[in-house]
Amino acid sequence: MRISELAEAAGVSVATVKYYLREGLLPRGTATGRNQAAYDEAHLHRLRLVRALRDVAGLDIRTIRRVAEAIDDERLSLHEVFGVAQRALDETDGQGPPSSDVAEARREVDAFLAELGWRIAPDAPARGLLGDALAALRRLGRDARADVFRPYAMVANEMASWEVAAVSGDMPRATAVERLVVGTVIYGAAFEALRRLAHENRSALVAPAAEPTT
Amino acid sequence: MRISELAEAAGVSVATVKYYLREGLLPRGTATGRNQAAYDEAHLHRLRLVRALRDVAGLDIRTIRRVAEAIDDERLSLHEVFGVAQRALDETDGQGPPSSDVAEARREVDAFLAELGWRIAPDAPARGLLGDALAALRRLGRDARADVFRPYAMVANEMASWEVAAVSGDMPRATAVERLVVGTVIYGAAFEALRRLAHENRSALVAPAAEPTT
DNA sequence: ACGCAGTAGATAGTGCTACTATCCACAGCG
DNA sequence: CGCTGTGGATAGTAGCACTATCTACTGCGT
Repeated sequence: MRISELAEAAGVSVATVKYYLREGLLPRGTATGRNQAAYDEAHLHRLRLVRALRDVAGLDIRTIRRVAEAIDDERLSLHEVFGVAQRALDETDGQGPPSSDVAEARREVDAFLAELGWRIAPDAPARGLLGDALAALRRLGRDARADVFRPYAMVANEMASWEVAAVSGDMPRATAVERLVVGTVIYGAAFEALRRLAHENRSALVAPAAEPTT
Repeated sequence: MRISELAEAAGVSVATVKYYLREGLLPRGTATGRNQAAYDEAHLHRLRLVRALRDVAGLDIRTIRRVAEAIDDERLSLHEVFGVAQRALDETDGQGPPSSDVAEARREVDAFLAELGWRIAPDAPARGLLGDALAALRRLGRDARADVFRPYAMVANEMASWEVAAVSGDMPRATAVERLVVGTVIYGAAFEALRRLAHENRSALVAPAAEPTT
């Protein structure tokens, strides 16, 4: 198909498709002339993936490119793609050296994770994010320790087991890797929405009965 | 304290504090002269909240202002603050009319939520987000139905019950409301990090044993 | 055979966000 | 008395995700 058909099918403008081509989010089509190229179903699928990652999960273009590169890199195993994707998703833009309370919180988080017995790379960026969250709680006056996260960790571990189980089969690598990324990112966004809905639900249950319009 | 002390204590520049004052994220200090104002612990706390919401949860300034206004509005009950916060968090920037597959997905999500028996406002923006996620899954070639979210909904409901229970006590409104917001937003970010860490852990468990460095 | 919509590729411009810098008149303080 | 700091205002900046425009060309319908 031509570029305009590709754009139309994915619901974006031709200019946007060109932009994605420039930025390496989308591989170029096979040239059929000096100014003509053909795109196929794989391009359409990739384009839809890019839009889902942008619109549903809110990822930025640089992150999407890194994730796409990990998906395309045939040398990476499923587990390695996980690692790359995680590092891509967690923009590791820590500029200065962390202040002492953040450093302390991160240390406690590391100890907590070790106690859980989880197998996590020492440089996984999500460690830092969790430490930052703990430090933020303390700055806001809560005397939280790292194990306030324990129930959340149990739940997260269960959810992760579903998603890994849904993928670690005998399907071809490309399929498996894509399911993995989509599962992580799109289901993550879906869960965030469900969490808000559940909050509203539980909050309604304990709220005093709505006042009869005075 | 003076503005420079306030800025120092929160780890931001004086210019940034002025910016937040302009934007209404931070109430002005009490004037002690034509060009002098005093800030207190409440200002420092609010400033830390703003930074936590920005740095840890990644909220934008407009959202933070809306959340802060809901916190400060004494007329709002706990449950109402939840509603306001939720609507503030989910930037409802849907421009055009949704395409037919999105509309269909949203309808199915509504039916699913009704089946769960959750009490949720009909206009809760998170409904749309969940529908968008479902539509995205389908566009990517999965034949998902709304009840693929069921296990996630169960988990979300349990987590929400913890957070609501931690707040619906006899504490003063200001304290309760702030705990609520912080719980929703900061724990949400923490959970996201934990989910990634758990993914890495579960993925390591099924990965083929690491090759001995060749 | 002709002309025009469509195309590849490049470069420049736009709108938005979250600051950041500069300026002013003044004021506290050593 | 001067100099750093202040409140308040206005203007500028960097980064992002497009979007618009331009050039040179070309497939395709008539």
